[in-house]
Amino acid sequence: MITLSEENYLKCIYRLWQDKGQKITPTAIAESLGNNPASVVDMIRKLTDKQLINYDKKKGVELTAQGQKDATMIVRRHRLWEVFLLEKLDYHWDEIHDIAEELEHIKDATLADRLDKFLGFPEYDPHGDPIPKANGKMAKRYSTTLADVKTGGQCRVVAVKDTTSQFLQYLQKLGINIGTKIQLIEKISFDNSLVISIDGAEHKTVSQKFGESLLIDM
Amino acid sequence: MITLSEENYLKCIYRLWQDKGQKITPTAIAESLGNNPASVVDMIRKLTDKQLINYDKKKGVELTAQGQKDATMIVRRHRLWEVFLLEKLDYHWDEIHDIAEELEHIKDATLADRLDKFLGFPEYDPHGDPIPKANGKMAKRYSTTLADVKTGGQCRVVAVKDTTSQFLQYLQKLGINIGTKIQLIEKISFDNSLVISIDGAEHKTVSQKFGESLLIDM
DNA sequence: AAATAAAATTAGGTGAGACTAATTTTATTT
DNA sequence: AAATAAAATTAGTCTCACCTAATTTTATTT
Ligand SMILES: [Mn+2]
Ligand SMILES: [Mn+2]
Ligand SMILES: [Mn+2]
Ligand SMILES: [Mn+2]
Repeated sequence: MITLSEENYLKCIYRLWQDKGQKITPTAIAESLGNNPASVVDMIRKLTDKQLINYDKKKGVELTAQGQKDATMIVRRHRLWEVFLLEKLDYHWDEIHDIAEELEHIKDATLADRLDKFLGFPEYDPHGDPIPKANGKMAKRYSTTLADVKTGGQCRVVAVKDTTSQFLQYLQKLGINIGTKIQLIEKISFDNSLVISIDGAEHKTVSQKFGESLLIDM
Repeated sequence: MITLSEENYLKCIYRLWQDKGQKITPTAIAESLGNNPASVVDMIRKLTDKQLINYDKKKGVELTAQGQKDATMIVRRHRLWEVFLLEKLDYHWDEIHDIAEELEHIKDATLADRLDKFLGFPEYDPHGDPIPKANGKMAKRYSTTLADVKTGGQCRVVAVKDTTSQFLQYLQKLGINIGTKIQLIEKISFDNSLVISIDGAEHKTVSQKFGESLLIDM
């Protein structure tokens, strides 16, 4: 049996692996989960014993085939519940992440599949992240961010990389949603701030961090 | 903050209090939860410190006003999720209890109310138990069992007192559901077995325990 | 009332999952 | 290469929620 904490660690490792192709270190995991590195070392031992990860000082932490499978199914449950909360219970997109963080741990052989069917087999969650199918396959995951767009370039928001309510509420205030069209007017070389036009409206300036948190399609 | 275990204890005490009007002892709680009496004594101390119960060797365990309120809200969540699982995800009534046992612990200020609305404000759960409203009020709770019916008496099943899949599957096999009409043909005085006719069909014999697990309306 | 049985409680212990503080290893500067 | 900084690890502690075994209290028989 896999515990709730183990699941959260697995999911965290999975996310770090998808995000950056970099080496996954104990410190990175600790930061991401808000835990102490010493606790992470304990858990690395546990997950290694359970053959869900491999750890090598050179290569860092890597998911085993089983670990990847498990992580994918946790992500599947998380994203399906997010769709449920938004579409059926009328939550806003900045409220659903934390609740899904708990719902994802409910284990029942057929629950995810039934929920999937009930929701009409959605491809993406409300933040634009692809929902893994029962077989682990999933739709395309975008990786280009607004910060990668060249000056003058036009793009369309396809997903958010940051799901904190601070970021999502800021997006709401700016009128940005999945599907919104953005044009990059200018990149300020001093601090990489971005001057953008949202849906053709007047120019607004956002930070580099902001740009790196929005996934787009050109 | 109230933990998952504390919630399970509270709900257990609430159920024992509703079921039998008897004194609630550590042993009774231990049996009901499948825990050791020593563990129950630990938890009694914790819940007493949190002012959710009172314990007196004479009177046994009693819920405080706050404890009652909390327990009622856990029950509300449990029963609402059961309705969701049955009606929206097409589970059978013998599969939903254990999943709801986990879902009930997910805490979010508005989740239960949204779910309630989404489900159309159901009065009863799939086992015939009344669902507490947001204000704690709930529809009538039946207390007469099939074992209380007099020979020749006619009644209608309104709820099940036992939600184990063993019992529910047995009911399924007998063709008994909420709403089914049952006539008590004879009570065997030797062991209180009951000879019944289900929806006017041929006579069948069931045990006393069975009779005490079915709540009916005359 | 004394003996016996049952229930409640205490004492001490375990494993999970976190922590802090100290130490060791590895990487980066100077 | 030595010094310094950062990262990883170890050692020891804590809380939660359970356990077993022993003891004390309460109830039931004889
Ligand atoms: Mn989680
Ligand atoms: Mn999401
Ligand atoms: Mn529960
Ligand atoms: Mn029920």
